[in-house]
Amino acid sequence: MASSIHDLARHLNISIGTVSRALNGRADVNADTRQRVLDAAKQLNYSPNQSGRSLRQGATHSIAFMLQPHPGDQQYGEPFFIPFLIGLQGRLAESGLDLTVVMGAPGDYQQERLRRVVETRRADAVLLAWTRREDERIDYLTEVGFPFATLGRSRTGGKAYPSLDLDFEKAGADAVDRLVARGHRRIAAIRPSLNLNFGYLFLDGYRKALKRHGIEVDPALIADGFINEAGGYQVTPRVMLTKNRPTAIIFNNDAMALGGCKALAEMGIRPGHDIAVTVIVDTPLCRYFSPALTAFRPALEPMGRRLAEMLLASLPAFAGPEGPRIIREVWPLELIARESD
Amino acid sequence: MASSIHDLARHLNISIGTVSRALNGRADVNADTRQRVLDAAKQLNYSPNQSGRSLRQGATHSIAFMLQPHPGDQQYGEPFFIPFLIGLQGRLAESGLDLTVVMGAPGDYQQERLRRVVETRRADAVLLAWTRREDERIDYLTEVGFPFATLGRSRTGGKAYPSLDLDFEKAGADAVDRLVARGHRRIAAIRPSLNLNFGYLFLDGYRKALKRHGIEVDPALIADGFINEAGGYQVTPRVMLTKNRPTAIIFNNDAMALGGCKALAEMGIRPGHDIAVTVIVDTPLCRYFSPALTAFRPALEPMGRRLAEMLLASLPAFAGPEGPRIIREVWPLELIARESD
DNA sequence: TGTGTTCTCGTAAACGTTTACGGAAAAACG
DNA sequence: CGTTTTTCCGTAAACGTTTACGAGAACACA
Repeated sequence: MASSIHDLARHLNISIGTVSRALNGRADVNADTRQRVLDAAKQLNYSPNQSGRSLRQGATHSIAFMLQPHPGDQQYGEPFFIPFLIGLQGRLAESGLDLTVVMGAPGDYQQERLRRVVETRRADAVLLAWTRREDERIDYLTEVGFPFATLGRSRTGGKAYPSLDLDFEKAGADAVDRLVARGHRRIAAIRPSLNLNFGYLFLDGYRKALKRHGIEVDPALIADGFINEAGGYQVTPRVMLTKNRPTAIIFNNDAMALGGCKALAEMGIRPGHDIAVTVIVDTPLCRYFSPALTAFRPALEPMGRRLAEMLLASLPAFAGPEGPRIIREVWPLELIARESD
Repeated sequence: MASSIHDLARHLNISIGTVSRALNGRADVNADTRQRVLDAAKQLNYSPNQSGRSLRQGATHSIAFMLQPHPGDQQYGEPFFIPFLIGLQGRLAESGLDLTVVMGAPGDYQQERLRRVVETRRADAVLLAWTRREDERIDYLTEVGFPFATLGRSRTGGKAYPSLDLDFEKAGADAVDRLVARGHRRIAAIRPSLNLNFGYLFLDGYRKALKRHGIEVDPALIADGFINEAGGYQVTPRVMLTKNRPTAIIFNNDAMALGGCKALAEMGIRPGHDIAVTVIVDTPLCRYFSPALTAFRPALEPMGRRLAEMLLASLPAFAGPEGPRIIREVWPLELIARESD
């Protein structure tokens, strides 16, 4: 069934060494011989056994993507990641790499899973999704010298590693700018309570923009909540019950925004009429919600492609002739104006 | 860094054979020796090299999940699959298996991808998502004798294979029953045009239920469209412009329903008031749409777990002592009544 | 004591590759 | 024609496991 390099060698009456060299495009093999090997390979339907290659080369030809579902996410489904995965897997496949997805149980920090992946050498590199401000996974990986890249930046790690992030700071500032231009002065900000780094970036942008407009930052208008619908539902009333009600809310997460809107509806407050609502990361949910939520949209599929590319560029085995490079990029979010502000 | 079985052997002054047997729990090793090996393994932080095991055993310890993004799906994101993946990966991990996801480019039938996975022996088995009525992937896999299981049934394949499907037929019938009970007689059905099997099952249920109620099946009320929002948008007017307008539409897909509702809105027809709308597979989008769409909900995460389990049960290496079994299951969809009907 | 059985372990081959090394043949050069 | 270089290929080791086989030691039994 599966023909090996030995079958080819026997069939052509040459040695397996020559077959291997021919297949791998090495210089020291006669052009004619190479062609015969290639033909035979096609004819016998040969394709190399991955385990054999991996063992010999000490490389698994696969990349592990550590996806961390947020708690309570079963029903919600992280619409973020499928387009991202499409880009990621597509680019990796072009370089002959598999994509292994590893999902921690919702809630745990997947440090244990990560160790297992690294120690059993199940992947040549890992990709971390949504870094935290201080991220022990990054510490661990740099410590053991395992190659990785991250979706999102982090304060952790003296050593450089490739990372692709969204410009949450600018999005936060843009959101404020837009609301101020529309006459708002009391603007609330709601973000996830886990120490996800993008929450901090968002808040930085929010604060800076307010100051730039000469508006004092009111701590009562800033709230953290669980990063899901229940979190938004729970925390939104807190900012609404301050003595000076905000006239606008910026949510740092779509699920929280949906929960927040539910809370607003129960208070008889209508987004788009009585209050302006802006969401920092757009998902299809924002578009179909009523009123449709104004949101900042990432280019998910290209991001997946690009992060794969950046990771590859950092690996000696895949880097170009100039050698491995550490690339870090921050991508813009595009404002999609809809009805909620 | 990575300690091998040789390191353990040298450290304990025994042979690698004994170490391996001790680690793998074989009977022919002294209890005391085994304990010493286990201790040393922990102390030296040993974990077996996967490539080595794979090569020797002819098994990769990983399962490939073939996910087929529908065309035009970049923005939409298949919210279906993340919870499903959580269940799937969770169960596989419990048996020490990796999950490799392979996504074809949207639109292609991924036959080529599948061949590659099989021929390079990159996985011990594959999981097919959303079978078609006649599915060449199933033909291929049975022909080459490669283990697999499917999400969804198919007419293809004399040989048995594990499959987990949703009861689209019953859901279609239930949807009709409910609408008839509410006074509807002219009920349209809109389903995807690809020969996805669930589209046929749905239509079977729809037809049978209509007949049971003594309602003639009107072909003008049945339409196929592209399985995305644009498809629903495009095809919905077709059923609405028949001389006897339907008073209800059942959509076989959430994205098509959303596109359909857009078309309805442009015609001034309001779901929940002027027309009843039911969706067969619920996603978060249905819940947040306005009006919230009545839909039939699957138990995604348990489905993922269960399908993993069924696949494992069919593999000799993982089946219980009674030997491998082929399990086929059809799971119910739960009606979530909302505002649109 | 002799024979057979059971326990325990070491030896070595095998899985399918890649690659360092060396050597024979061919080509180039004087 | 002799010497050097180049071209091409075979040999064999190595990657880290698992496992069939056999052998020595301990034990049981008559």
